[in-house]
Amino acid sequence: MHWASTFAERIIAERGEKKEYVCESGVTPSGFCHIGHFREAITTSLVALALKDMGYNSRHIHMWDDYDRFRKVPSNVPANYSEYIGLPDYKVPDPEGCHNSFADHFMEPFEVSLSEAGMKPDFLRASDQYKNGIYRDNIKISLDKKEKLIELLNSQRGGEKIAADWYPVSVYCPKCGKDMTRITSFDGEYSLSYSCKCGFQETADIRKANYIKLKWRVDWPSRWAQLGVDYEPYGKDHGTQGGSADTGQKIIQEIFNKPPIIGATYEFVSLKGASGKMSSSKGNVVLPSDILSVMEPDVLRYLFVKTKPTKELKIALDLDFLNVYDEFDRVETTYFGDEEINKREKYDKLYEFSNIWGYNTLPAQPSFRFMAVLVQITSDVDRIIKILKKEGHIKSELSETDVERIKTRARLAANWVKLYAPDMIKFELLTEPPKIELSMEQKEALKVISDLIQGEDLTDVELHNRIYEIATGIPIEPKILFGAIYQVLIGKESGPKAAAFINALEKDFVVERFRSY
RNA sequence: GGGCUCGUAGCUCAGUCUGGCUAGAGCACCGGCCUUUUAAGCCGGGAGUCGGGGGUUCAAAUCCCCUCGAGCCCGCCA
Repeated sequence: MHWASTFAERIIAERGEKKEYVCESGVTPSGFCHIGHFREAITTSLVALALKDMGYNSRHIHMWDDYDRFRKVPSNVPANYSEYIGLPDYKVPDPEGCHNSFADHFMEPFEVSLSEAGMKPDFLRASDQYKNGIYRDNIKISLDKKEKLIELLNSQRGGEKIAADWYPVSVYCPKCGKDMTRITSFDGEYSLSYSCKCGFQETADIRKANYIKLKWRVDWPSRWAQLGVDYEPYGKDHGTQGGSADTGQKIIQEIFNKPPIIGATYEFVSLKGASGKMSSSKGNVVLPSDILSVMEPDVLRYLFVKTKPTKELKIALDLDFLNVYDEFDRVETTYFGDEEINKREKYDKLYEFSNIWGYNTLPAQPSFRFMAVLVQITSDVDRIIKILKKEGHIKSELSETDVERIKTRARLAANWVKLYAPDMIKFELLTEPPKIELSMEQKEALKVISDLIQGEDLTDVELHNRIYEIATGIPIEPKILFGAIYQVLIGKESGPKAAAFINALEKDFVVERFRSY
């Protein structure tokens, strides 16, 4: 059974039958939302999908923690932003001025990527929720049970204990907007007194003040309780024992009197070859949009669908990238093919959970590997399609979706070659014959090949075989002959599989080039 | 110090929850396919003490205990 379905079963079993199950993901938009945050969202989305797959209603909510305080200035932001420290993220201005706020600046591109990857969660903002007073009751409860909270949190804490004058809430000063406030007393009813560094002080009525926020450890379970969250995954930094997920589960039960949620720890995501945790300050963040610029969204989904959350996921952008694509195509073929039942069942959810286009027949599968060659020959999609047909990669009748996919892959392959392909597979067709000296045998062989291809159309295999025959006839070492072919075409000692490569090129161009020596 | 995850073929991993036929896949490798496939061929093949030890069981990669190794997390960074 697929891991997402296993979670779905557990949710139903432990939380009971419900009209609708709520699966939550959440991110603090205090910097770029990277591919690790993407895992948070897609892990949630897939479990919600698995619930639907089993015939239940589910909702994926994504919480933007834009009410968290602006804690430190990220490295890519002007240093004078230190003046905003203490404000909630949604009130900090966008350093580039293109969005309403600092938070929006990072939220918007992430939402776009989620959408491209087939996810449409309900996006909620913590700032809105607090402003609307959704957590007012929980604030009251938390203040009333302050001693119990301190006791509970202290029992989980190794080092320094929480002091008795601790409060489970912080106050964003209504005058300066920052949380540089110190709570001085709570009367046990509704009056909370505090003073701010800016000089402002008051006794606020917690039934009316909409600038009081629960502290993180309490905020999280409060939200679970309030929104009826059934499931939420979290990164392993939160999942550690005594961590916020752990104390959250205790708090929701002992303070808010609700059952624990189904939690799940997931491993980190990184680029193959990279090490360490991603962080914007280290400058090693990989954004979902980075991956989506070279990989189709269903293939990206496939990576997360097939990798259990507890497994570290290393995304390869080097040559292994091509293998992932091949693998995806195989899974797709198997899904639509008449393979033996067993194998199909195994692959079914893998593909179903990845496929966001709703394909119901096998779409065209232009090999990404070959596309990486073609896009270096031409940027003309029609010509690429012509070559793909001629080379037998795709059938002659194409649907609109087939053409769309080919266009997409061509665009992505071009990006991949430009951004990530190793030098070995990069080449450039030489517009003029390079000034090089070839041996008599090489010249002769090129001439014979040019005569051959001018005379008739050969398949890759035929041409390939003939090249070897020619080499034997001259005679010339195949290796030396291939060297000549690549040298005169792309100025390198090696290149794409010769026969398919030659067949993909304009015939006249090749003939003329081979004869110019 | 506390905790989590992982350790299965050369490499990347399935399989472990619900113990059961000769432990699988992809890649790599080797061999053959017309003396021949540089970055899309085809067919076949070898290969694993399932980290180690002990226990439970008719039966263990799978469950329990111990142990070794690797990686990672630990007061609002997924």
